[in-house]
Amino acid sequence: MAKRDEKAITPRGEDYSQWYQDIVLKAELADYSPVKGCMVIRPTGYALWEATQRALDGMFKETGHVNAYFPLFIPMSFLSKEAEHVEGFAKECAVVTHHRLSAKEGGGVEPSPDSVLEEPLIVRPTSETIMYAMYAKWIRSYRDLPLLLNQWANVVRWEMRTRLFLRTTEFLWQEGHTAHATHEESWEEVVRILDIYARFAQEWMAVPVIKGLKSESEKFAGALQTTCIEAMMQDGKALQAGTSHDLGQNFARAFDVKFQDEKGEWQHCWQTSWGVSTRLIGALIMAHSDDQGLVLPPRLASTQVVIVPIYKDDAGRARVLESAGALKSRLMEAGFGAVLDERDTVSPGFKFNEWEMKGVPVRLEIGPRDVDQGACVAVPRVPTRDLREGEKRQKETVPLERAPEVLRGLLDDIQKALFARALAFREERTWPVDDYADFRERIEGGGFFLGHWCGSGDCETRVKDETKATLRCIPFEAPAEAGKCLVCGGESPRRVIWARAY
RNA sequence: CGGGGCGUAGCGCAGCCUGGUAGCGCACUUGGUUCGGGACCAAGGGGUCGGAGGUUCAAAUCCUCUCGCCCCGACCA
Repeated sequence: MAKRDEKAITPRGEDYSQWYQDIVLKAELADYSPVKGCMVIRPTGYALWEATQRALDGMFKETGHVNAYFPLFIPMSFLSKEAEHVEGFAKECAVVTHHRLSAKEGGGVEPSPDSVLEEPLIVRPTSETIMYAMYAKWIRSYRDLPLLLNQWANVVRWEMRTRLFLRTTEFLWQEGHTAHATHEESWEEVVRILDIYARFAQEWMAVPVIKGLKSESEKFAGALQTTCIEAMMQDGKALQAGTSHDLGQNFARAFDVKFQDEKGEWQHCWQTSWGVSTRLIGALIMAHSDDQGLVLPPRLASTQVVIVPIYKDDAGRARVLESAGALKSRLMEAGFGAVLDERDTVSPGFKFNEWEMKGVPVRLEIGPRDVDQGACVAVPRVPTRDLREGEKRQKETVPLERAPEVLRGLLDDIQKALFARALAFREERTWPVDDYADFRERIEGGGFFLGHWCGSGDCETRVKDETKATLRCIPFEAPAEAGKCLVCGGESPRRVIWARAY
């Protein structure tokens, strides 16, 4: 039987990058666009983002946040009001300098020379500046606090090298920006949001993450401190999946965001900002997918189950489709995202492979034999238990009337199995390391390395230069443990995570 | 911006070294047999060989220039 594609795809092999792109393109999640560095998100990919939005938005609202929207364009001068901020973003800003085109000699158009903007506008790389300019107007009293806003938007960062979903010139994200009366309160917010991100990653995406603090060199430009969640991809590299920043009073001072407290004294607000982006979709793909294609966690899959009818002739087709249609209705009424693949132009085998490639968590096969006994055959995209001897795929015959409850259980099992598998994968590739030479050798194979660190930027830089690994985070949940810095031998209070990253 | 690779049918590629007027697989169309893991047989349709210039009787093939894409690196809340 001829395979559709000769080229093998290997999640953990040398062609990991190619494998990843193959999945994105073949599962029709996204495509390259005419604009270099930007991607087109296709309906199947966008559905994942919508599911992400729904889930996160629910959690934000539960904790008192509301959505708003601020302009795409930011006056150039705004960016430079906070010194570290401008330094961090100046190198990757798209700048709008004209507001009109005019016909060019010899055809075509060009920016009209007489339409130069008085002040150039930058396309937002993030919205701290434009939002806080408004916060300064809106906040007057401690009674106006806390201000808890979130915005779903696109941002542009002119990165030198891009990769579908993981780092694109334009990307979609959510950015929350809050203002508080005290540092205690704002820090609580930072942690509250980081917890939401971790919960979403683990409970919805089934991607285990480590919560921690960024080092001085890795923190957000303009923040006091940056917290993050870090995940491990199937090539052993780390991916920062979300950040939550303690901005202190840095931006409040730069933008004059002040309030009068109960005693009538003017104080600068304590602020936070936090965000996750479409990069999460990349994380999802890289964490779970396999050589068969995309693997989606049931909680995020818009199509949770596909019904594939099997028949030999027109009479059989009518009979099977009747049962299959009733089954689909029953499942949809029970709240599942169900699709019935009625196509008569491709074989069942073709459908099996195609839906597996698209990552649909469960397939239900229904053929004449099943109709006779009022049943169907359930096949999960990934096994939820160890396969028996000689068993290629986990299959289970299910009476039609029990299909919803069996499906419910199967989807739950898949969700759990994916998380367990990803967690085991990470734990198998996480090691304590105390010898720098040993570390330099083993980092080549990927993985997380727990090493002591004295806290100096010099040691951090040296590791980066010599191993291409970076300090991913100082984990919150790591036990205090005195030791010697991996690099310089200086005093260290706890182990931190070193890894190569995306 | 450096290093490497690639532009030939909708997709994936061969042909180039050694010039002779374009081919394979998939997809597509038609007919038939199939259909519980990517079906088979037969007959078809489809190409400015990325672009420009040069060499030559003759260029996908050789030379020069150019445009674009991908990978690695530099860069990256």
